Amino acid sequence: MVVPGSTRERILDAALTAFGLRGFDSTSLDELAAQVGITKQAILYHFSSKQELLAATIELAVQELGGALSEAADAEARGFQRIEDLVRATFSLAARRPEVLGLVRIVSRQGGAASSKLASAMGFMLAEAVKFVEEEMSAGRFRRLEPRMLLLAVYSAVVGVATEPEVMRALGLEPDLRSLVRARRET
Amino acid sequence: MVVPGSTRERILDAALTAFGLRGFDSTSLDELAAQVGITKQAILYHFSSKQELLAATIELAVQELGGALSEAADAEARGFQRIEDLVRATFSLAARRPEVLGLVRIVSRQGGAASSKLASAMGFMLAEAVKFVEEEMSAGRFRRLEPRMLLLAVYSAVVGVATEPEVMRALGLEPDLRSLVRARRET
DNA sequence: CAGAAAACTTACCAAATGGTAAGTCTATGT
DNA sequence: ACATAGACTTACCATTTGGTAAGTTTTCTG
Repeated sequence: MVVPGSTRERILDAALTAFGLRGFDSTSLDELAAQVGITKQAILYHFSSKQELLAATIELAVQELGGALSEAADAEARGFQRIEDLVRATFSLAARRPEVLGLVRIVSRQGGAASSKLASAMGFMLAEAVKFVEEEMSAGRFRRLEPRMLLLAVYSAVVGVATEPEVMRALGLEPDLRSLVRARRET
Repeated sequence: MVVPGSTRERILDAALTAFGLRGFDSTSLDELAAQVGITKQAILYHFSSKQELLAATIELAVQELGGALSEAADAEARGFQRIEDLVRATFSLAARRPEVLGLVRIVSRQGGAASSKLASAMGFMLAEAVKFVEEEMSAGRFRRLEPRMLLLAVYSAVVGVATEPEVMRALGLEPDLRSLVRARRET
């Protein structure tokens, strides 16, 4: 995929992919720079440190995730259909850009300042989702479970499916878009 | 937790924890050595390279995982109860030693030689699980789904719940043993 | 007890990494 | 035409990293 945009955008894009798929510590600035076709110092010109690059990358990922979800959320669908839409949107994003969810996972494990930033950024989304699931449960449309635990399980399953191609291969599955869509159907 | 055993065992134990919770690249040999109370070169005396230490650590993790699962597997329980037992065993391990499943995840993402070793080590377990789930489906005890996809989702959910305390905290949950057990019940 | 092997430690080292300083090139506004 | 600022690059640098070489202490064994 050729990314024409500005240098800053290309750096962010490469960083999102690398951080999301390979990890933060495992990605060096030199490596990243070579991928974009510039020098490491050019990166440090746009972002004063690696940590700040991570912060900006997180912001981008949150934007993309939020965008993908809100697109599906503001439909006037109700009840089960709406959850279906949300799950579909998540899987779609996971299939097209697994690095976005991968970054979320990596950062959430890393802890620290970056993590809390992401946590607060996703906070309202999560809170809304929890509220929604609770409503659906009181309405009797779902079994009565601990809603947050349910969400956590769903989140883990989606992110896991999206970010573990090796495991899929070990299971004898091809980690392509079609099987992901099929998996979504079966959820 | 004080680990008296031999130096080699203490190194392996510390490596399993560090690799599983913080990642392979993010853990330096010096750091590891300081934790054990020896020098980095003592580690390199027992394990000729960091990669080999990882390999040995993986072996240990596979042993622990296999042990925990086979304990629950050779019960004469049938059908749903047996799956229940397996899931319970996995969650129990996840609660007591999250680093074991964390290592599995980390390695499976890392790919390469270490990954394929783990994959083949877990291969028979996975194959058996797939076969079992298929049987249960033909017997009509489960809904008819793609069995491997179901397994992947379950695996992801379990590993995810086990290895993402930050996310749990973001959801306002305490990542302790009790809530994990509760989560298991609700699955 | 001698001595050899095992289990380390102290000294290094080359490469990689994040980051700084200073220079170059190019566009742009005056 | 020219200074100024933006967008870089070339040169360095200190620290960290995995790893080697050579010594030192401990433990086992004949």
